[in-house]
Amino acid sequence: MVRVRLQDVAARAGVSVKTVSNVVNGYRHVAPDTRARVQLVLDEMGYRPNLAARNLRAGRTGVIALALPDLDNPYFAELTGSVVRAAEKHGLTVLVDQTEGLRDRELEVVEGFRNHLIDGLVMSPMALRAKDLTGRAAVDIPVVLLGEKFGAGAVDHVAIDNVAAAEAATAHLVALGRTRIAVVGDQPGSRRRSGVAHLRRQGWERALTAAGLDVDERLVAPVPAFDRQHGAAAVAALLDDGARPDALFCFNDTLAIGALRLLADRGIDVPGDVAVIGIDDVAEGRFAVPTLSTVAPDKAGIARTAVAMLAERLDPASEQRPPRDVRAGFELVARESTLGRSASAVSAVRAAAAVPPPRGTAR
Amino acid sequence: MVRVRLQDVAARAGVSVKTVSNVVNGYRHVAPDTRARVQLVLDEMGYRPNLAARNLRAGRTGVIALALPDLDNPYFAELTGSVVRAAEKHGLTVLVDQTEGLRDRELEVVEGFRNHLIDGLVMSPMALRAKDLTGRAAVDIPVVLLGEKFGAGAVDHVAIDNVAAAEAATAHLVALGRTRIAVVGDQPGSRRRSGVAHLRRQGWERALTAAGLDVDERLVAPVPAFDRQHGAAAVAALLDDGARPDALFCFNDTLAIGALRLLADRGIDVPGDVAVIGIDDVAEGRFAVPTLSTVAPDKAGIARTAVAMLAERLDPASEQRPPRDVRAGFELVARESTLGRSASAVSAVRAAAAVPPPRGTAR
DNA sequence: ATGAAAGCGCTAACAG
DNA sequence: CTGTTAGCGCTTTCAT
Repeated sequence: MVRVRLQDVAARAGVSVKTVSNVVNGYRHVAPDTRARVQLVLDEMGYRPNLAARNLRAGRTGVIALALPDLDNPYFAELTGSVVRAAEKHGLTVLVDQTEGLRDRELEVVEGFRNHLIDGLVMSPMALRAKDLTGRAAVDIPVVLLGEKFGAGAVDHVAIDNVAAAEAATAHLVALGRTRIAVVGDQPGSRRRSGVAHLRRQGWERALTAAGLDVDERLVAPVPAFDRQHGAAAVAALLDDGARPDALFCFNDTLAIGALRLLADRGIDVPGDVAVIGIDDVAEGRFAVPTLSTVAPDKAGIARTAVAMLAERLDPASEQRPPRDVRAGFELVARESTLGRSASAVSAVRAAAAVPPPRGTAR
Repeated sequence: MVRVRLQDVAARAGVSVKTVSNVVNGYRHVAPDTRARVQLVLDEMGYRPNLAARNLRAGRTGVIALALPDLDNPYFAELTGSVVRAAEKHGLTVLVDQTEGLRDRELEVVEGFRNHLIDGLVMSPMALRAKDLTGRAAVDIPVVLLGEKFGAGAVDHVAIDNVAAAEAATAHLVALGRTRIAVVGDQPGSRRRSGVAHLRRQGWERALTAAGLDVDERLVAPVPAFDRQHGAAAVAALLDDGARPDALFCFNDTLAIGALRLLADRGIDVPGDVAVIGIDDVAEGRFAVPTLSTVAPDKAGIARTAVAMLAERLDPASEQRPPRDVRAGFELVARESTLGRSASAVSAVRAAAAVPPPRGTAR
């Protein structure tokens, strides 16, 4: 409970503050015996550096923020776990901000209300616009964007190729002979070209077109949010409207889980009557009944890359390069919800190459 | 961007640093016109306080740490979301530490390696021992323990009554006429009396005894960890050993999800052949097929209480009371995995009252 | 190899 | 009502 300062240790050890500091920080030029003596006192007194002071001095805190909509979404929860692990390897700690996908809260984060408390920001934006990142109040720390992208190359960005991922998912359904492939998760309200929903829809259309299938608007189920509840509701609405899909491409796994649940309620066989596929490869899908086919983004890779890019920008020694746009890898994982019980073995059908993370990692 | 200090603003506004500080902090005694003028300059220059400096000065940071095993576990992910939300209301930010349930990492956290960077700690321990909290290197900031408890009343503690919750789950199965009720999640290796697994097993035994049923060791499935994978594996082992349970009480929902998956693989009907119940009420269970019966702890309440207790100890104005032991509420939620399709409506069968935060040590 | 002193940006005395 | 000053605990010149 007692606070022990460098000064206190110095007094007791009969040396100067500087020497103690040197020992604490493992500086070279300290006489072995001095070092030993100081270390002893250090241990005896249970010295702990005051990070606030150290930060003030150093101008950096060793803390980065991770801003995302919601930890209740398993994809973000899993991603957070990966980011925390990756950050740790760079000697960084992660502070979590939940924005609920609200523009105001995302703005708050970007405008740096955590000023000088964090060195950098990893953010998964939902409602932000390009101009928000360039306003005068905008953030003065390095930022890495996850998922959505906007403002052509203003800041670093890591994501899978959403169009390609959606195309792969749809093509998988096509390959299984499905012809009335509905999408669950459209968000017509968001006009932004870069919005995840928009991109995934684009991939769907592309795959249909490539297969010579029509893009039928009646097979498009919009949702207000990417969660289980709205996945179920959207599919219910789709069916109630008389659509007769033989497959559902859900824009993420959580929507797909909701879809599976609703189909079970209605006694519709998966994949017999309707095949289902999602995107994200959350652990939940691997244990769902039936197990969920999905497009698996390289979450750990995304996290590692994002943190490494941030760490590089935090390193004053590294020259500042222009913002990068890194494409993470993904692979199609076909499970029971498209292949049926017979092929319950996980089968990796396709992989996309990832742009490797930037050079250099920390200690 | 440019760093703007109080000093810079003061110079430009033609006032002293103190006055600017007063304006920033909304002090009363500032002449309206002075305030207006300073505010203008503040906005013009885009001043942002340096929190590191403020923290050094104030001796507190407004950041608390949440240490838990793993965000991949949906229970902890959901809990984290609640803690972040609760903390926000107290003006606190949350920094996440993943301990992986490892004693070394838990120790590190408790020994305050984040010294002076966090004001308090909320921790869900797995491997810590009582003495770890009292060692000389131990933490010098307020701590609130979640879930497991040890070291009789050394620090604040919030949890449901694990024995009662397990008893309620088991009693529910008994009430449905099940007689060969297995448990999934025993951890015989952990001898600690307070371990969650130990307590839940105790509740199971108590309910069996109350119902006049035997405690059959062959119906006890141990697991190395509380996740889906080990839930499935444990049930597989149980069945392969020739046990013939007609119900499974899983020590948490994640184990139960794994169990459901394995039962589906083996073509065993739930709840026809085997009823299944868990504890935690994770969102995943509400959409599982079949939906998972569970004991729902008041997660939001736990988070709010934990943060409130921490906030109180952080407030220098509040007198220090002895460590409290708060019991959070829970309720049994019966769904399809015990009631079958017919009763798919969620039915709250029982609720336990939460001991409110006030003073007075619970037992 | 070690010490003395300055100062990171802020707020809390204490003056005026 | 506003200005001056003294640190919070640490690292870092600059001396020695």
